[in-house]
Amino acid sequence: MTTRRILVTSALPYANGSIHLGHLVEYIQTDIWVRFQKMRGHEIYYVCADDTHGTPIMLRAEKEGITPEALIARVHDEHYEDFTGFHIHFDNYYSTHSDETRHYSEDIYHKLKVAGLIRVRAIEQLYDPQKNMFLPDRFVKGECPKCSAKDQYGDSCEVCGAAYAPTELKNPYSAVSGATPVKKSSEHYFFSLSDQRCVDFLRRWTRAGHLQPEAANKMHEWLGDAGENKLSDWDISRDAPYFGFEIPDAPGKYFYVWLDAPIGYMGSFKHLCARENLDFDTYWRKDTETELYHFIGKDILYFHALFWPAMLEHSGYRTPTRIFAHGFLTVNGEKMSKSRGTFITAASYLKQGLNPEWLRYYYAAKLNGTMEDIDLNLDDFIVRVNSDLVGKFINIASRCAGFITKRFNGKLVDGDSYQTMQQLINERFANWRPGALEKAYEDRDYSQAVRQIMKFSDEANEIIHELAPWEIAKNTDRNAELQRVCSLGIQLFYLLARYLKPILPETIRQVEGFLNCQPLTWPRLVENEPVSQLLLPPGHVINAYQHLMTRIDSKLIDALVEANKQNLSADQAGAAKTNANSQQKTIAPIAETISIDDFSKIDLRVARIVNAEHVEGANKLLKLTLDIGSGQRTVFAGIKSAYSPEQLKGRLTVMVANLAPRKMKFGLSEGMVLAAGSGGSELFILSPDSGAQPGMRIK
RNA sequence: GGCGAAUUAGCUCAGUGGUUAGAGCAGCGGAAUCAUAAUCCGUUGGUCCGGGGUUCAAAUCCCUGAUUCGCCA
Repeated sequence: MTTRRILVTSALPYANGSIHLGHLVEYIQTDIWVRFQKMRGHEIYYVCADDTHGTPIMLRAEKEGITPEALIARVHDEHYEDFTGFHIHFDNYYSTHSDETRHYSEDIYHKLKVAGLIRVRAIEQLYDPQKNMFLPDRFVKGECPKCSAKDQYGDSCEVCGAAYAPTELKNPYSAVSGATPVKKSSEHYFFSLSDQRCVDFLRRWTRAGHLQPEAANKMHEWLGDAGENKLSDWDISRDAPYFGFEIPDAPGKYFYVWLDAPIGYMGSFKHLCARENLDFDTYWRKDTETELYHFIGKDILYFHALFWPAMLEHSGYRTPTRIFAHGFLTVNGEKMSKSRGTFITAASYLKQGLNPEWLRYYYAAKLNGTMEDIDLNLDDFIVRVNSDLVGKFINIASRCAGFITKRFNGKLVDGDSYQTMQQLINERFANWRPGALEKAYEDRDYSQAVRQIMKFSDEANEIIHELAPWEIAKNTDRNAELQRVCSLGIQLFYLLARYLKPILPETIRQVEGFLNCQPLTWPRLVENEPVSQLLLPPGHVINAYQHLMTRIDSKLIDALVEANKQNLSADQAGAAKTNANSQQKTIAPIAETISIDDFSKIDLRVARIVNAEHVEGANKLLKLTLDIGSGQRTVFAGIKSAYSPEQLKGRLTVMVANLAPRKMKFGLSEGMVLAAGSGGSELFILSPDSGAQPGMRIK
C-alpha cells in the first residue's frame, strides 16, 4: 500500500459562541475519518482554528467591555477544551487572527489583483450615524416591507419568510445603537467571480468529482447553464471600524471575515509546518499529489465550493481534492430549541458527566456520506448505545475474560489448540475481513460500518452461546477446550476493537490496556490471507477485565435537557430582574450646576486594565493596574462584589487621572475608576467605544 | 411562488425494476445463568405518505396531491 499524504480540515467555529451538539456532528465525523486514516498508516494532518473576525466579534467584545483579542483568546480556550473533551484530536488548533493567516490573505489578494480579478466600486449601505459604522444586514432591524411584522432583521422576515434588502425595511433602526440608519456610499473591493475565467473554471471544477452529486447539482443551480452568468462579484471588503486584517493598499478597508476564514486553514497548517518541520508547499502548490479535504456543513457550501476554489485557482494554489458536506442536526426530530432544552452545549454534556463516546457512537451510527440531516432522538440514543455498545460489544469481553483470568492466569491458547481456534475462525468468520468496513469508513458511510460491526458482534455472541464455556467449565477435564473457547471470544473482541477504534478512541485505549497489547492499528490482509492472520499471537497474556463502559441512565439525559433549559430561563429571569430593579429604583436628583471650567479640572482618561487581582484581607477592593498611555497606575477599586479579576483583565475603562493619590491600608491608590450603580452586585464600570486608545483624554 | 430532497414496522434505519419488503431495538413466548438484568432461540407487527400511470413485474420509473426540511425569489 502506498502512503497517502493528506491534509484535512473542519470548518472554523466562530469565536462568538459555544460549541453545541450540532457543531460536534462535523468534528466527530472528521475526527473519525482522520483516526481511521492514521490507523492505516497514512500521513495525515488535521487542522482547524477559531474564526475570529467580523462585526459580531467586535460588538460582542465591546459589549463585554473587553478587547476583541481578549474575547477571542478566551473563546479559543473554551472551544479547544470542548473539542478535547469529545476526543477530537487536531494536529493544530489555531486562530485566524494570526500572522500566518494575515500573510496568506494578503498574498492571495495581491495575486488576484495582479490577475485583474479585484475590482473597486462604490456601493450604498445603511450607516449608523451614532456609532459611525456601516451596519451588516443582521444589525439593521425594522418592519418587514411585506407583512409589516416588527423587529425583523435586515435580510429576511421571520414571520412571513420574505427576503429583502435592509434598505427596504420600514422604520429601520440600528440594532447596535438604536439610531435611525442613513444611506451612505463607500468604496468596496470585489473579487470578480463573474469574470469569464472564474465562471469557466467553476463550471469545470464543480463537475470534476470534487463534490458530492447533490452538492454539484446545487452548484449548478447557482452557476446556471453554459452561456448564462448568474454569479455576481463577491464583496470582500468592509469599512472601519472592523475587527480583522486591513487591506494592505487600502487604508480603512478590511478583508471581510469570509475571505480570511478559509485562508485560516492555510494559516493553521503553516503554523503546524513550523512546529513539525513540514513543507507547506508540498501540500498547497498547484499540481501537488497530496490530498486536501474540507469537511463542512451544507450551509457553507457556497463559500467552499465557489469562492474558495476560485480564489485558490487564480492565485496559483492547489484546489481541494474533495469537499465533504454534511447535513444539520435535529434533536427529537425538530430544530434544536433553547426553550425545549435541546440546544445542548458541548460543555454542558460533559459537565453532566455523560460519556463523549456515547455521542460519537450514536453520530457514527447515523452518519453517511450524503448531505442529509441527522436526528438525535434522545430515547433512541439511550437504547441504541446501551444495547449496541454495552450489551453486544463490551459484553463479549466481559463474559469471556473471567475464565481466562481465573483459570489460566490471563493466558490465551497456544500450540495446536491455537491452530484449531484459527481454523474455526476461518470457517465461521471468513466474512470478518476488513475490506467492506474499510470502504465504508473511507466513504464516510459510518452508519454502514456500524451496522456491519454490530452484525459481527451478534455473531460473536452467538458462537459463545453455542459453545457454552460455562458448561465446559463444570468439567475440569475439559480445561483446554475452555481456554480455547474463551480465547476465541477474546480474539473476536480484539478484532472488533480494531474496527471500532476510530469511533471509540478512549474506550479502545482502555481495551489495549486490558488486552495488554500495542496501540491497535487497522487490520490489513493481503488477498487470500485468512482472517486468522489478524489475531493476537499464541499464548498472549491479557490483564484482568475491568468494566469498560457504563450504560446511559435516562436520568442523565433528563438532567442534561433540564440543565440546558435552566441556562436560558436563568438568563431570562436575570434580565427580567434587572429590568424590574431598574424600574423600582428611585432616580437621584440632579446635582448643583457647575461651569465648564469646574468640569475641566477633572482629567478623565481612557485606561486599559492590564492587570486585576484580589487584595489579601480586603472585603471590597480589587487592585487594578491601569495603562494610561504615558505610564501605569495602581488603583484600588471597591468593585470586588460585582467583578472578578478575570472579567476585568484586558478591557478598557475610564479613570480620574488627576485625583490626589491616597494612601490606603493596602498601598497607594493613584486615581479612581468610574462606575455607576447602587453597590453590591449592582455596579457597572464604564467602557469607551472600540477604537479608543489608553491615554486619550475624555472631554 | 420556483427548484430540490425526504416520507418504508411502535422507534432508528437498510433496501434505485425481479421470489412472499428487510435489520437492529422495543413488544410477545421460551431457553440459558459466563457476563454490570447482559446473552441465545422463536415470534407478533407494514395501505413502503395518498391518488393515478408505464411495465410481464414498481418501495424502486413517470405524473399528481399532502406533509416536512432546505435553497432561491
